[in-house]
Amino acid sequence: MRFLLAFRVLIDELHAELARRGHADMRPMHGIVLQAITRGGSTAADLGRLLAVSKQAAGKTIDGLERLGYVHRVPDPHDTRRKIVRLTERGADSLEQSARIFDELRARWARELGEDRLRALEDDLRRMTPPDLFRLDVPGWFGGMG
Amino acid sequence: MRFLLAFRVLIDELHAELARRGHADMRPMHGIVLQAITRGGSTAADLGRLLAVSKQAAGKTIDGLERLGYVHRVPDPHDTRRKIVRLTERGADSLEQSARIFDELRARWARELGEDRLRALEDDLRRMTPPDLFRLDVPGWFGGMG
DNA sequence: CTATTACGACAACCATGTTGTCTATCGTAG
DNA sequence: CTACGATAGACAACATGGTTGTCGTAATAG
Repeated sequence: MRFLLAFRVLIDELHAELARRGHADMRPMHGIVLQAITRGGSTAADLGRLLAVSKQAAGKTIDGLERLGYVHRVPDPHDTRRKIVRLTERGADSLEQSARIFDELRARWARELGEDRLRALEDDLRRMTPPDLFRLDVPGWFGGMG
Repeated sequence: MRFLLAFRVLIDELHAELARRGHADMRPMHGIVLQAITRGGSTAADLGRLLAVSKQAAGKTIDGLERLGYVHRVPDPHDTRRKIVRLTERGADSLEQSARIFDELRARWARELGEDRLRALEDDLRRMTPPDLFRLDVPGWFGGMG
């Protein structure tokens, strides 16, 4: 299964470059979570639903991201139970850098394979995969329990 | 990145079918480990080297596989320190079934995309990824520590 | 024979996921 | 307005999988 390897190679290159640009403590997971937060995962419970994990797991992940300074929690004025998760400046910067690096990596693939082949590859993958993109349970899915 | 999603879709379909054929307790990791064992991962230390994890981690994984009845350990007559890991009949069967299901899944992709496109996709991926295929540290790599 | 290397086991620890329980708060049905 | 069900988040206990470190024992190199 080359797909995992391809993913891994890309993500490794992304994070190597990200480290050079000041985000050495980012992990592959973090990027996914940060993106999910910008797409509506405003609280731990929301994030859990979005990423198909329990709210507890989402909460722990947010803890980690908060420790690293990529997000912070602010109380929701309309609902004292909720704590809204927001990207810090550092968190937003990491997403910007990631997007930029992704573009560069794609350009490299285009140079290597040709724009036509790459576009065909992307089309084929889109065709064979479901549209719902976010899933965080990779560690548990890959290894975990039944 | 669609690659992870494509991998995930395929692996999920593989394991759904595998479950129907009597291997419901297999996890994605297990298949990789079993394959690695047939490719020379005869002991915990070997396996660790092959999969780029510590021998302790490999040992724990073998423990799990042994509990599930996919492998068993036999003492090495030439080296009393070593314990050779062997696939049980059940373990070998799971690999056979997996190979068969993979062929079926590839055939489905070929019907969907056309044999030419699929072959092009495979060529392109091979071109863009390193040849070394085995890597077990996915959970730790994806989420784990820095 | 001795010194180094290597194997496997054990322990402590971190990261991630799970379920279950608890309190506080929201929202709505009555 | 009150009471009850649903929800947010915190905490605890546990399983998996990864790490490093230590240790006893066995193979091997000098």
